[in-house]
Amino acid sequence: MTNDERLRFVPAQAYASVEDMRAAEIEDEIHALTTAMRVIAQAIDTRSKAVSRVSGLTIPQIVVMQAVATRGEVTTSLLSRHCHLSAGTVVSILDKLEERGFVERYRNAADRRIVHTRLTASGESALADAPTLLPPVALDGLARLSSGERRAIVSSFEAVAGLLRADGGVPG
Amino acid sequence: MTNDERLRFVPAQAYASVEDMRAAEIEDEIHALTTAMRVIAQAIDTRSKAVSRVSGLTIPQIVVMQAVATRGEVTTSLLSRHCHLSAGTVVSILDKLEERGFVERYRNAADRRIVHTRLTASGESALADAPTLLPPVALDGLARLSSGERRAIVSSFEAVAGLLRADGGVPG
DNA sequence: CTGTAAACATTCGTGCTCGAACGATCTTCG
DNA sequence: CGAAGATCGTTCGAGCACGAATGTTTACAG
Repeated sequence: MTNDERLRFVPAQAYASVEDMRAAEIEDEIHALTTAMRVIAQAIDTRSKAVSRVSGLTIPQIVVMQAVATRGEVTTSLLSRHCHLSAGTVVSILDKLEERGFVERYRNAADRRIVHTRLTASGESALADAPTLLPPVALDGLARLSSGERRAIVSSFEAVAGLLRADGGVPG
Repeated sequence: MTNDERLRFVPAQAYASVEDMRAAEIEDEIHALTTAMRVIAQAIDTRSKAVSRVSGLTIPQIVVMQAVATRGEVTTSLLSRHCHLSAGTVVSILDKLEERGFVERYRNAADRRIVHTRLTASGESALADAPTLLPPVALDGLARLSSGERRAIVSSFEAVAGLLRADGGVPG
């Protein structure tokens, strides 16, 4: 369903130069990369809905709770950096979690701008019962790969993340 | 800001068996992978806002318009499969594009359930003026890599996409 | 024919996500 | 002390995204 536009089959002589050929190849790879990104993003959304149906928690909610659990009493801005979400997004997720009694928020006595968040007992048990972020099928598949393949995947994702993180939001 | 939890430094003797050590290593890799996914997802959202500020089109809107452009007169369901978006999402994007006069929709005469979409003239020019989906910094960085590194990245993303696509939505 | 099933697009409800704008609080400097 | 500026969290508006439910249309069975 998606690989029909890769069947262009253009002979090398059609390119004016080796540079053009290389540019076209890179363009194809960029297209394949962005397509794969879309598939992954869609799969994560689907997984989030499935997780929510059985556990009552969405993936972003679990991510935030995990960060709260490992860091103890965190500020909102630290949570924002650690989860790679904007401050506004974190607040809206914390609102829902607090409403259900999974976390508590309270202001710092010394600096009353700062808000700390900690897990409640019911939050801890809900987090302990939460399913994995990636679907089991994918975890199995990853575990079945060779160590080298897994490392290549991880470093590829980190490389792309590094390239994208290095963007100031200036378009072209 | 993100690599502080990788400094655990547990000696090999702490593991009960080689299997445990391997499992812990895989777990670390899974964590690194999901973190990178979050960074990428966040960067894509940021890029979408930046693109929208200068072009008036968001990334999903551009993706849909590109699919319409390359496929000619597409049905909604074909668009949904080609862009890896649910049908409902495609409809909401098409609503906005039609409202601005970038696309036209009309029902098939033979089968009146089917709705076709085609680009208008202003849609074509808007699409031609649209910036790249990935930020220029990232495109430069990718182009600067060796051919082998780029291929490794593309195949890594496609491998993960394949693993995630193979999920029926059943949680664990 | 007629009623049932399937396919297609749409609407609806909920949640995530961002940036911009805002108010509250603290710090710094005159 | 008091004003200017920085920092922190929150609120707001717009858009994306999913699945479920809905309505319309076609296909098929009897």
